[in-house]
Amino acid sequence: MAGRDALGILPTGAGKTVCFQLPAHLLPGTVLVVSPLISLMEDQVGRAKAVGLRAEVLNAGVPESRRRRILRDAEQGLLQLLLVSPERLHLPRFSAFLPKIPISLIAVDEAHCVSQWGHDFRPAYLRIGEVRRRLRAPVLALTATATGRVQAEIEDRLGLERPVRVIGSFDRPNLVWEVRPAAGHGRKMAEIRSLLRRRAGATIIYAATRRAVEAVRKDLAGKGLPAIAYHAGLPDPVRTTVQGGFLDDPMPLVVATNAFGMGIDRADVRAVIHYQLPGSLEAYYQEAGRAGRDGEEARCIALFDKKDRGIHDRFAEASSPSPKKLRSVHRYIVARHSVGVGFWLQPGKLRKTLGWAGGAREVLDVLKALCRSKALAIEGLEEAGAADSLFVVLRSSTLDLGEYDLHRSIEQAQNQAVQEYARGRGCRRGSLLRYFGDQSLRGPCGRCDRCQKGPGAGLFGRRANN
DNA sequence: CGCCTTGTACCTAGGTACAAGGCGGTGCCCTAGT
Repeated sequence: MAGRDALGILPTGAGKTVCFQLPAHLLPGTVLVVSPLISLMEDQVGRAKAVGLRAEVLNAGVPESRRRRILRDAEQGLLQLLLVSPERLHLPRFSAFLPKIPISLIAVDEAHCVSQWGHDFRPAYLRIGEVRRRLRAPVLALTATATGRVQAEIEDRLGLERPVRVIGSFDRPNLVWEVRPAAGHGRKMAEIRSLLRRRAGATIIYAATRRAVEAVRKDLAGKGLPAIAYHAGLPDPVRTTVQGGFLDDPMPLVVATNAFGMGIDRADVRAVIHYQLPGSLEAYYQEAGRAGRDGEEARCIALFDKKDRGIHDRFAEASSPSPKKLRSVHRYIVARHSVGVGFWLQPGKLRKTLGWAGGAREVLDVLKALCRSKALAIEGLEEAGAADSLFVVLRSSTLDLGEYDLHRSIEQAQNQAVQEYARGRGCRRGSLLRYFGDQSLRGPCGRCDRCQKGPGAGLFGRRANN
């Protein structure tokens, strides 16, 4: 409200929404909210309208005629709240229109996406800072989950200047943490079935791949435990139905990939079970943290198999291949082509020339990384297959991998931190809180499987054997 | 890294056994063609 940049790290239910609704109500002009998902935007618009705000959302699903009307209203200062994706900020038409809107505040919701998705999956997140510099409006970054490093990265990437920092506690005292060693599908399913036998309410089971989601669902169905599968490979109408059912059903059981996440707003989830752990403790804390938002006791149980790490190592390798590979491909191209002159290249052939084992997709991964590092420009690379010819332009004969290297090592460290959490001998809660920079818990929490006492013990019968 | 599928050798014809290779998560965008 005073025009300063701000960073808010606030747990669910602490009032993140009011942090941009209130300025939208009180400040002249429009609060621009950057949000990662269309479903979130629509939810937010509904809630804003319900409290009497003039709010609109702009995305590809909004018909052209309506889009024009929204922009006209925005230009005349008639909108208090406007919600858009980070991608929209950089579309030429919208970007050119932005300065005409009297923007009083830019709010970046789910700001951890800057760090989590910006580097590869959704690069538009890394470019929000450019918009901020053009518009000269204060920025408010909001999220529930960010380590000290992620907080610093959010501030840096968004270009926050001397921000007001409001860092809430990460502790969720009503959550009971547990890790059960379980190697292989059979043992994991036995654990899950035993947990579900005393199911107390809405339950989410997370798995790392779509195939695993399907395998878990099928196994449960065969044992008379009907569960609903959810992942991004399902048709949109099905996904909508599953989300709706999860909110309406008195005791839903959903098996999902990480696609089932932000925007899933059911307060009385009683248990979140991880069939496989995710690739970072940030992701784990977000997913498990969907339990017990009502403040009542809820359980977060991870089934641990050291072999599960492989998939996340692979994901990390795909999004950040080794600098050695990047240099090797870059050197090959620099030796044969000039900067600015386009040429055709087949990833499959290059793989053979370089003598790399495995598939040509490694070459594709490397080319994508080189494009992100601004060493190459390639049209249509996202959709390309290994056999396609790509039209490549060399943009730089030198390769600066400073930041790239840093991001790569961070991904590896995150993967490692998950292992350490699962194998750790100390209090689970303490280890999670310390990871997020919260030193407030001293001594055992008394409620996780390592502390083995207190109200959490024996809630569902069996205890883990360490 | 670890899985699942596909391909090949086996040696006597349809299984088994093992090697090679492919593939795995997350969403916004908008255009062309129905």
